[in-house]
This record gives sequence, C-alpha cells and structure tokens, in this order.
Amino acid sequence: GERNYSWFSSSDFYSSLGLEDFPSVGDISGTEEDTESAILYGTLRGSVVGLRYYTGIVNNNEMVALQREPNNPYDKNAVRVNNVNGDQVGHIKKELAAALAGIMDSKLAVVEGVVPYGAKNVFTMPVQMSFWGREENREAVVDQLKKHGFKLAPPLKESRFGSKWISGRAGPSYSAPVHAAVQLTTEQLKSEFDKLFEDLKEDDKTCEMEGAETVGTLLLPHQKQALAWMVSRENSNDLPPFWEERSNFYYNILTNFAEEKRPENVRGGILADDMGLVIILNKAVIFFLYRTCVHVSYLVHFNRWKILYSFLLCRVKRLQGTIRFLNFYFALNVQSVEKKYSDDGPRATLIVCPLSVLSNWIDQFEQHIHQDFNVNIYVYYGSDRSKDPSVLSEQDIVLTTYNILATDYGMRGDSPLHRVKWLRIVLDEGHTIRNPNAQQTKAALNLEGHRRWVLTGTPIQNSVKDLWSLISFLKLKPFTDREWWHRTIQRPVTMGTAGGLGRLQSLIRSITLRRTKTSKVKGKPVLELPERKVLIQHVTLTEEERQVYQSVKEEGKAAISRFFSEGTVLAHYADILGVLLRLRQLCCHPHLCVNTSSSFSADNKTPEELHETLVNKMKLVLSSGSDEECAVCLESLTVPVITRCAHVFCKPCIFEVIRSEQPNAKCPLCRNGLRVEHLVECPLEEEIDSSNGKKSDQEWISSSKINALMHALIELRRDSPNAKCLVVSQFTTFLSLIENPLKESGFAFTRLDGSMAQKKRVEAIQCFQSSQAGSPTVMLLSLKAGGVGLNLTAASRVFLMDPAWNPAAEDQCFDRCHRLGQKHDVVITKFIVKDSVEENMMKIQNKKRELAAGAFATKKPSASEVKQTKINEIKALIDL
DNA sequence: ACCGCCGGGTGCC
DNA sequence: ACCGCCGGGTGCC
Repeated sequence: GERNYSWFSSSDFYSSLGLEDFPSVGDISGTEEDTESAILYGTLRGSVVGLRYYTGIVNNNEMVALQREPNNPYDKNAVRVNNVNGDQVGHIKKELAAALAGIMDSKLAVVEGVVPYGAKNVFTMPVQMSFWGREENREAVVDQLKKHGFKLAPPLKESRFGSKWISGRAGPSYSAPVHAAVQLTTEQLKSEFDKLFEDLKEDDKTCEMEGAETVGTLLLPHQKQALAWMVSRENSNDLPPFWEERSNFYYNILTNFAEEKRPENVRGGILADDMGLVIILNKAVIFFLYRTCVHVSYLVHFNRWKILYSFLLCRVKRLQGTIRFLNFYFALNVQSVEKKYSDDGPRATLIVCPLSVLSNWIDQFEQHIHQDFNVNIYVYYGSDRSKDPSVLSEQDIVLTTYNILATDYGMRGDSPLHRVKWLRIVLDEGHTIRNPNAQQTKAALNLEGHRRWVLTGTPIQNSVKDLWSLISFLKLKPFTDREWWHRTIQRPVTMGTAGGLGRLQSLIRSITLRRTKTSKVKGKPVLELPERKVLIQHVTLTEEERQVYQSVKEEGKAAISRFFSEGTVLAHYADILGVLLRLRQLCCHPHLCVNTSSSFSADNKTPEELHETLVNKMKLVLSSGSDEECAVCLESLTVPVITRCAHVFCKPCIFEVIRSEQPNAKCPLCRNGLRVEHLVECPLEEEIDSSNGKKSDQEWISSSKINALMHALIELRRDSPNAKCLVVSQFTTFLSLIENPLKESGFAFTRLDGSMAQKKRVEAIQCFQSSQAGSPTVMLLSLKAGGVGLNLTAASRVFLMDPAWNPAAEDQCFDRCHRLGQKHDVVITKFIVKDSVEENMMKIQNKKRELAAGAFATKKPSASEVKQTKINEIKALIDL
C-alpha cells in the first residue's frame, strides 16, 4: 500500500535534512579540488610586491599561500600572498597576477608559493610558484600563462634542494621531486600504514595510572594506560609536532614558519580504539578526570572531592599516600590544577556523538553515576533543548548529536553550543566529521574549548584525506588550514614522496592512542578476545527447489542479457535487483518471493507506467529486508529513497548530490534528471510485522536451508545444551518461517528485528542475555537490527542464513557477540547454496574485502567507476 | 624638439 | 628602490 511511503514535496526538502544519523556524505560532485590526482606542471619565478604595507613576515624557504582577491578595488586580478599564519605579506606583481587570476578562478591549477630567498627585503621579494592540476588541464594552464608572456620551467629536480627532503622530516614542498618519487602501490601504502599504528603500540604510552585503591575498583591495564596517557596529554607542555625552539622563536620545520609566540599543543588527541565496550569505559574515565577527578566507578568520592579540593591544594603531601590516583595527578601538576580547573574556568564537558550511540552514553552514565552524586548531565537534544548557553555551561556534561550540532550552527550566531566555552570537547565516532565540507564538520571545528578529544575506531577510512578534519579539530598549527595540511602531509604521503609517511607517522604518534583487539601492553594482549571462526556450510537445493530456482534464473538471465544487448541495464536496475532478490530468496525458502513479481517492465507501457512499475519493484526489493547498497557512499543504505529513474540511494547522499549540483542534478547511476519532489522514501523493513500477517493460505513447508539450520541447531543442543546462538537473516519473513520448526523442536527463542518497538527490543535482548535456566538459546536476528552498541555476548554461535552484499554489514553483525565480555570462542556458520547467486555474492564480497583492505590512500571511485563496477557485478551474479 | 637626455620625484594591488 | 618609471626641464660643439 501507498501509505507506507512518504513522498517529498520540495518544501520539506530542507526540513527533512534534520534527519539524524546521516553518514558523512562524500563529495561526489567533483567541485572539490581533485587533489589526489594532481600532478606538478612546472614552476615559475615571480615577485611579491608591496611588502612594506603589510605586517606578515616570512623566512627564506618558507611556504606562502597565494590567495585570489577578486574584490580588490585597484585590480580585480589581485593575488594576495600570505604567510603560514595567514598574515598578509604582499601581493603578486600585477602582470603575473593577471595571468594567475584566470587559472586560479577557473580552478585549472592550484598555485603554491615558496619564498626561496630575500625574505628580509623591504619592498619586493621573489616567490617560487608550483602549478598543480590534473593532466587534462595542463595545456590550458600553459596556454593561459603563455598569453601573458610566462613560461613554466620544468619541475625542480630533487638534487637541487633535495638533501633536506629525503632526510625524513622537513623540506620545502616546492622541491617535490615528482619524477624521482616512487609511487607506492596500494599494498605498500597499506602495509606502511599498518606499521604506522604498530609502532604506536610499543612506545612510552604503556605507562599505567593506578586507580584509587581505597575504592578497589579494578581498571584493566589498557584502561590505566589510556588514563595515564590522557592525563599527560591534557597537561603536556611539549611543543606540538614539527615545532622546534630556536634562540628566541619557535620554528616549524615543515613550513619553515617561525614566530615568537609559543605554539600551543593540543590538550587532547585521538583515541583510536576499536574495542567496543572498552572505549565506553574509557570515555567515562576521561570525562570525570579533572572536574571530579575520579573514574566513574570512583564517584563514591565525588562529594568528598568537593571538600577535598581546597584542602588538597595546600596539603598535597599529606594526601599523597592516601589516594594514589590523586597523588599521581597532583605530583604532576599542582599549580595547573589550581589555575586551570578552579571553579572560575569552564566547567562543562561537551560530548558529541551520532544519534545511534546517544542512548549508549546515557545508559553508561545512568549505570555508573548514582543519583546522589551531583554530576549534572544535560542531554541537548529534542525540540525543547535549552537555547540558553548559561544553562549548558553550568552542566558537568552536555551530550548532543552531530546533527543537532550542525542544525544549530546553521542558524548562525544563535547556537548555544557555540557560545559556551567548554572545559573539554569530545567527538565520539569522530570519523563522522571526515568530510571537510559537511556542515557537521564545520560546526564541530568551530566549537570552543582547549581540551579536545576524538574517539574513533577508524581514524582513516579511505585515505589520509580523512584525517584532516580530525587534525583540524585538534587545532594543531599549521594544519588547521587545509593548504598546509595538504602541502606538508597529505600530498607527500599520497605521492609517495620520501619522508612523507614518516611525517604522518610522527604526527599520528604524538597525538594518537591506538589499541586494537590485538594490541599488546608489555607483551600481553590488551584484550584477550576469544577466537572467531567463520565456517562456510554449503547447502544443496532439493530437486524441486532447484527446478524453481533454475527456471527463475533462466528467465532472469534472458531478460538481463537482453538489457545488456539493448544497453538498458541501468534503466532496468530495479528489474535486475528484483531478479537477484528472487534468486537470493529462493536460496532460502520458496515462500519468500511470493510477493515479488516476476514480470518485467514491458515495452508497450507508457514512460509514466514504466516508471511506476520500476519504482514499485524497487520498493518491493527494499521492503523485503535486503541489504542493498548506496552507489554514492558505497555502504548499506541508511534511509533509502528511490529516484524517478528507479535507482536507490541513502536520503542524505542523494540530497547532497541534488544540493551540490543544483539546479540540474543528475542521477549518479544513469544521469537522468533528479528532482526532490520525485524522490520516494521507503522504509527499510515493513513496519507491519510480517509474522503477524502470516500467509494463512500457505501451509508451512521446510527448505534445504532450514533443514541445514535445524540440523546444526539440534546437534549444537546435543553437544552443548547451554550454548546460545544467533540466527541471522536479512529477510524478516524468513526469520518468521524459521520460528515454526524452532517451536516444533522445542527451542526457547527470542527475536530482534527492525520492526520492533524499543521496549520490546530491550526485553528481547535482556531475555536472551540472561543466563537463567529456560532462557532462550536462540535469537532470530535481522541483519540490520540494532545499533553498533548492541551487546549479544551470550551467543557464541552465529548462523548467517544468507550473504549480504556488503561484507562489512556481516562483520558488524558478528561483532555484536564477538566483543568484550565474550567468554567463548565464536563460531560463525554461513549457509551458502551451491551453484547459486549466493556463491557469486561471496566472490564479490571477497573482492570488496580486498578492495577495502587496499583502499587506504586510493581515491574514492568516481560515479562512472561505480556504475561500471555495478554492471560488472550484475554480470558476475547472473553468470553472464 | 611631434625628439633624446638629464635628474628629481616617486613607489603594491 | 644602489632599481624602473614618470613627466618636467631642457637643448650644438
């Protein structure tokens, strides 16, 4: 029925952007300078004039930024020259500026400058410019320069300036030796990058901090370690990375910029931790660290702490033997406590997280903080959130989401979050801000507060590029400006310039604490997780099932090869997904695909009718529970919307496309016109629980896969009667079909799927996690149900009934039981039907895994590459 | 001389 | 700027 779907009018286009939990949408519009495929065209010597009018000074060999100044009243071609600090040094001489203006404005090339000598000149100084751009723009740039009488010199050779460059750390980037540089292969980069984090684990971050013995709470070694590291980070007086003290100024060895003011180091850093629950404990630690000076579990001391506070400051010595935690801290930095954490300083810690983990945080605080302790926590969320900044600044902790942060920031100047000076700012799942152009990133970067932390399991998702937002958030000079980040770190790394990776490594090392499930502290694993094994169990269809499967397959294959020969594959995308879906369903159970029509969009239909059938077909595919992918973000669909051309994308992704390409946005897959008012939203799963509407007209029958599952379950019950297991499928209808034999064989089971209300979910989880006799041993789980935080550690077996397109979606599901708290080895069984679309899906999954493993430092595939990949996948899936 | 040359005034874009 | 450029003063050898 139509009522399950909402149609957008253009009026709710912007309001609907308030939707929560958008993944950060990658920039696919191509407006962003395509920095990753830039090459060096050549160099040009010019001059900077008007020095005496400006205060900005430079050193010899210092990098400078060239900035267009189109509104200059004297010359619309004006190009400003700024030093690394952003202070104006002068202008590019007008004849040269006239040549540069066009190139810069049309983004044909990026022009970078270095002052090679003469930095102390009074009136003019030389500037060595490098021109970077994509190969196809080289001619245009050369022509443009020629028109104004300039000619590029070939890139400077390494030998000229190179000695510094190879030495591993510093070097002016104008000498980037493109020809000499050895482009690392993806694999090399990947392994280099792994090393980058490996090395982090064995350095001095292994110092542990003891908890208060009087309370007797046990902190795990890696938690103590993290605690100590964070305390030292918040109090460190070290210079930030790449800065040196020289006689009476501070010198940046990457840009050669110097200033008298001591550059501030970040009072914080990145906690790159992939250990699920552990991170939550760590989160709690750090938030209470100074304001209350206790670990959450030490909150017993909170009231006493208030009394102790002034007492401590004058009696540190006496207390040293009493509370070792405080001892450690005060021994470190008695004065700064007084100064920095006295009651007139900022009080509130801001925690920003995705909506999906907001409740996690609230739960954590509720669990650990007894109401008697007056720790004020304010959840800044919902329409009744306070607009009064002073309400926020009086809290101990303010919790909010990235989308609230961005929405508020949107109404300029009136965001309470941005008017408070925070004691500490924490970005949870910090990689959420990896897109520098996203509103939430800008909003996060503009928060005020000295202690800044980023929590993330995946600091680098696709490329070094992703790190910029995080580094910028940490306010590390000079990287807050993307140009310096790019010139000193990103480009050297991606181009494989000698020393580039070393730089990145020392940067990461100085600000990151990284622990993975396999990290070690003093030779012992930080976290001893039981093993995880994945078994593939092949299933053979019965003669009867095979017949049905084969006939559907042949029919589908014929249609799809017709689409190929007609060149209408993408136009029939919904049809094709429909065929694949039917095949996948037939692998599971013949009753699954009763509602999916087999007829193809006939040619005698009007375009209007055709469009409607296709869109309806896509709705069916989506509502079946199938975990389809978005061609923009390449991940599982979050909030799917269907375009008029019957392609499906995440709502935020496609809105971003429309926003950035307006007014004539085109479908990323087929380049047909996109209109907001044509988008159809489609819930991921039928809200009406399919188990209620069981097809009464169909008698229950089993299937090969169900038989295989039941066989395994019964065997498991015989061998280890207490073992609990998850039975996972994308298709909730399939889960319903499985209920029947479970009942018949006397299994106590529970169920968790997307259609359940929050309260019922919690019940189902608690019930399943319970160790009481008679508690369910089986949980029927829909692949996408629940957030990342879902804890199903009671299960030590997983039966994955059907493969997903996206291997990451499967892994995420497995991690719900393979995580901290799991006592047993986890065995995962994937049921795969032999000689079927499922086997082909596995092949594609493996390819994706390889791709993901090598994805570091490679650029995001373009729309046409995505399109080609999709087409190749279709061929592989249907054996064409 | 509707030139050349001299030397003072002057100076980003 | 110890430059270039401008424009006024000037004018055989």
